[in-house]
Amino acid sequence: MNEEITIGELSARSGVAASALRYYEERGLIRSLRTSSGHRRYPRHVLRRIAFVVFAQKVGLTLDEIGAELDKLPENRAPRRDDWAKLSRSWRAHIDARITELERLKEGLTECIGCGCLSMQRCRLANPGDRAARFGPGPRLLAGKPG
Amino acid sequence: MNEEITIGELSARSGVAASALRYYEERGLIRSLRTSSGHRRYPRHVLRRIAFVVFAQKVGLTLDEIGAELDKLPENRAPRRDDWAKLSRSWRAHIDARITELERLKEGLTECIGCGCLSMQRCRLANPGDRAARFGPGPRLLAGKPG
DNA sequence: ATGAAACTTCAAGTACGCTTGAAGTCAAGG
DNA sequence: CCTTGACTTCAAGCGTACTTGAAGTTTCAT
Repeated sequence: MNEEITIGELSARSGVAASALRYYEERGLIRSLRTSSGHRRYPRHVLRRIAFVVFAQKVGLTLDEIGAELDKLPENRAPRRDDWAKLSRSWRAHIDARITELERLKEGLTECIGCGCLSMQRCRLANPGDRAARFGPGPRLLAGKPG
Repeated sequence: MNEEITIGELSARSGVAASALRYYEERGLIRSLRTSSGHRRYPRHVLRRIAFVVFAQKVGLTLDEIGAELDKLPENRAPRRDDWAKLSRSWRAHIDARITELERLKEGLTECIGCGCLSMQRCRLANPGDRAARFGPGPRLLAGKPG
């Protein structure tokens, strides 16, 4: 059994396209060893790292945010279960915040439709926090951001 | 009191940039009348339409989806409260679905961290639905999509 | 030894939801 | 009348998260 796997194998096992894996590496989310000829070789434990990335994306984190989280893992040794557990706690807060926001939207939706106030400014729901108002260009957040 | 307002005024009242309003018009989400010289004039009730767009975006709908919703409004008369109410019911389902998904993620997160199975394939949470797996290029959904 | 499959880098393309800038027109106050 | 600000169109740019393609190299099975 090989200790290290190729990018093709990693892609197959993770379900993440090889091009995406290269992109993650470029972004600093994962690292690879290289053979003498320049081909990437991955230690198996990067699978967990990738799993983390995939999960965290579903939760709504950007790759930058995910990178910041991953940077909290210990550098000098393989991350253990409790290392991952520590990371995961922060997304729970993220998930909870997002759920709360959605519930607020839902509730307010009912309220506003009920009172007929579905108009800007007047309605306390149209703006508060204004999470979708980002800085500069680019697509607005689909999911909103935690404060 | 003017019955119709300029794009600048609409922008100020809605909090949405004029460039975005033009973009919405280009995308067919709103319409404008024109003065003889070509300047846009908006009937006041477009404010509601814009409010709807802003809300729906926060909920996680794309502009295309929002457009599809808006197309359900009656063409020949000004939309009434119950028209809006009808539309809003569909997002409630959307919101609920999204909340459910987040809760599933949260629950599974705990579970997976607990059992140490945070790895692809093995874990029933890594893939199910695979909502983030879109077709073709472009950014993946931050929020996931309803079925 | 050879041909296919897998790998490499680098540049450019893609979808979304806009913004920004150029170049020009229109409206309103002094 | 003239300037200032608001408006017009059109093209290009931006940030995110990648994919695709070109052009070349390496690995591997036959």
